Amino acid sequence: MATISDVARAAGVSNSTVSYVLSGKRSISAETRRRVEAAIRQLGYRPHAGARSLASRRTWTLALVAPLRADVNVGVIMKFVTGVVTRARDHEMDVLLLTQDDPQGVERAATSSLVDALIMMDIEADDPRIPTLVELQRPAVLIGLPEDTRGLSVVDLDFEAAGRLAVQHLVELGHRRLALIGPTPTVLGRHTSYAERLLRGYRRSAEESDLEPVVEPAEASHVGGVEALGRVLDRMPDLTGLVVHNEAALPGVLAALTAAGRPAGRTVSVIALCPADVATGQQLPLTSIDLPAVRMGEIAVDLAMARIEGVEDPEIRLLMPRLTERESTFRLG
Amino acid sequence: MATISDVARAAGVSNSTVSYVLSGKRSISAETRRRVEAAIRQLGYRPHAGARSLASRRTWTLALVAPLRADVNVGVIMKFVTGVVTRARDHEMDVLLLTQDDPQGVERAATSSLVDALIMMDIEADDPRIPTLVELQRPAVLIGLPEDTRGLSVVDLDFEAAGRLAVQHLVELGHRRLALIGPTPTVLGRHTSYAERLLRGYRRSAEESDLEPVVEPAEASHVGGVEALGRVLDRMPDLTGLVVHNEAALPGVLAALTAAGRPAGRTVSVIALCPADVATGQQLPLTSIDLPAVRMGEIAVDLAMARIEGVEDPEIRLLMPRLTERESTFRLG
DNA sequence: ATGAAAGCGCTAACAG
DNA sequence: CTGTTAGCGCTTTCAT
Repeated sequence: MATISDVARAAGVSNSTVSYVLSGKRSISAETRRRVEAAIRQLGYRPHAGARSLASRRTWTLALVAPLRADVNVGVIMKFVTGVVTRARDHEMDVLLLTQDDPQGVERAATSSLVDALIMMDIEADDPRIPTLVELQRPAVLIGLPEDTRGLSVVDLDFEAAGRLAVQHLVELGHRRLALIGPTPTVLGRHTSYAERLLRGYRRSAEESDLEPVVEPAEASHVGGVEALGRVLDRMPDLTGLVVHNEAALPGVLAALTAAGRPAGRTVSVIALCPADVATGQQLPLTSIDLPAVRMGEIAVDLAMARIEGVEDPEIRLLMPRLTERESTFRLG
Repeated sequence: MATISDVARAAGVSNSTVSYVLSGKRSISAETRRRVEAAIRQLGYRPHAGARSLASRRTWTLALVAPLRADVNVGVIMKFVTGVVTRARDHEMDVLLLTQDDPQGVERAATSSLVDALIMMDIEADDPRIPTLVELQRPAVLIGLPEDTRGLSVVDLDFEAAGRLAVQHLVELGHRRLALIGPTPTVLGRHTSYAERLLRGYRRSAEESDLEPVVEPAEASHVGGVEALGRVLDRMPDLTGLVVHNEAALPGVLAALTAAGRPAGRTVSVIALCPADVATGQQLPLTSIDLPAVRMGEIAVDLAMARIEGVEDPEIRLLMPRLTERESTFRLG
C-alpha cells in the first residue's frame, strides 16, 4: 500500500501538499495539483482510514443501529437502511451496522472513535436507549419520534396526522363505519412510537366525527390479516371503511374481504399505510398513505451530517403524510 | 476521552503495560492487572479505533457486501446479515455495510484499510465482482457458490443436493408427477448461483427417475404464487408433488392449491425450500428443506476470521440439505 | 503557494 | 514481569 509520503516523493512535493490537494483546504497551483493527482493515480494511493481518523478526529463513518429481529417489518427496515447507506455515500461516509440487542455496541462505537454520529431506528415512545445516547455526547439521529427527544435530531412520518388523514378521507367519501387494522400485538406492546401515534390520530379523529373507533392488531402474516379482518367484521358487520397499517397482513386482509363477499374498492374502501410500491403491488392498486422509508433514511443522514459539521442545531423533522387515491376507495351511496 | 497514557499514569505503569493487559499478549502480575483494570474502569477508557488500526494493521471490522435491492428475498437477506453481525461481535469485530450498487465501495474499503476482510452475498454463477475481489489481496468470503471460486472461501447450502433430495423424497412417497416452482425470472436471468444449482439437481434427479422435470419461475408475491401454480396445473393437471423455492410466493401457491380443490398435504405433497420458521409459519406446517441463513452468516464470519488470522487455507463449505417432514407431504396411494 | 515538523493514540520490538 | 521508544500514516499549525 502506497502512503502519502510515497505520493509526495513521486510528485516532488511535501506530504502536506498532498494532503491539501486531497482535502482542498488550501489553494494549490494547477501544475502541482496535476503532478500530485498523477502520482496518486499511478500509485493507486488511498489514505489509510485509521491514520486519517487519528489525525483529524473524524472517522467518516456513521453507526446505524438497526433491529434485526424477525418480528419487525423487514421490508421497511431494508428501505430505511438503503436510504441511509446510499445517502451516506453521497457524503463520502461509510456505515457501521450495529444491532439493537448489543446494547453496549452503541456506547462502544461512540466512545472508541469508531463513528462520527449514530442513527437509531425503531424507536419506542419511552425508549430506554435514549438517555444512554444523550450521554454519549455524539451527534445522534432517531428514525422515529419518542415522547421526549432530549435534544436529539429526529425524522419520522407524522403518524398522528396520518391517522387523522385516513379517517378524514374516508369520512369525506361518505363512510361512517370504520376500522383500523394495525401492527402486531408485540409492536403495540412495546409501545413503539409510530404505532401509538397512528392510533391516537385515528381515534381522536374518529371521535371528533362521532364514529366508533374500532382498532384491531394483526399478526404480521397472511393468516394474521385474515383473522384480524374476521374479528373486525364480528365487531362491526356493516363495515365500509378500513385502514390497514401492516404490510405483511395486507394480502390476507384483502383476500379475506373478497372471501367475505366484500371486495376492497367495491363495498369496502381500504386505505393502506405503507411504502408506495407495496400499495401498487397488490392485486388491486391500493389507495395509500405513503411511508417514504428510503427518503426517511436519507433525511436521517442529512440530519446527522448537519450535526457533525456542527452548523445546525438538533432538528425534528416530521414528514407530512400524503394520500394517493388508487382503486381501493370509492364514494359511498 | 481518556487515552492510554491517562490510564498508565493513573495506574502508575507504562503505556505498554496497559496495552498488554488489554491484549493479553504478555503476562502481567495480578496486582498490576488489578490496578490497570481499575484505572480503565474509573476513567471509562476505550482504545481509539483509528490509533489501534494504524499501529496494529488490524481494523477489527468486516465489510459485508449486501444486496439492498427490493427484488431479492428481503427476509432471507436479513437472516444472513443477522448471522454475520452477531457472530462478528463474538469475535469482537464490527461490520461495515456496503451495498452492491457501489462497485468502488469494495475496493475502497479494502485498500483504505477500513476492514480486515470482506463478506459478499448474493453471488452469481459467473459473478463479475469476483476477479476484483481476488485482486484486492484481502481475505474474502462468498455467501453463495460461484462457478469458479478463484481461491476464495465460500459457504453455501448444497442446492444441487437439495434439488435431488426433494425429488427423491417425493419419489419415495410414491409421487411421479412433480413440478418445481422456483425463484423469480429476474433472479434466474441473473444466473444467480443457488437458483441454477437447485434446478440442476432437481432436473437431473427427475430425469434419473424418468420423470418430466417441470419448472416454473414465480414472481415474489402472493399473486406470483397463484399464477405460477396456475401455469403448473395447465402443464401438468395430474400433479401430485410440488417443490417450492420462493418464500414470497409460498402463501399464494398454497392458497391457489386449496382454491383448485387440491390442498397441500391431501392431494398434493409440497416441499418448501426456505428457513424453518417460514415453513412452520404457514397455515399448514410445511415439510421443508431448511435454508439455514443465520447459520450461514455465522459460518461466513468464521471463515473470514480463519483467513484473517492466517492459519487456515481458503475453504469451501457446502452445507448438507436436511429435510424435515411436517404436514404438507403424504404417501401416495 | 509550499514545506517542515509536531503530534494524534496505540502497538510491539527491544532492553532489562 | 515491566518500561522505553520507534514508528504506524495522516492532518494541521507555524514558517516562509
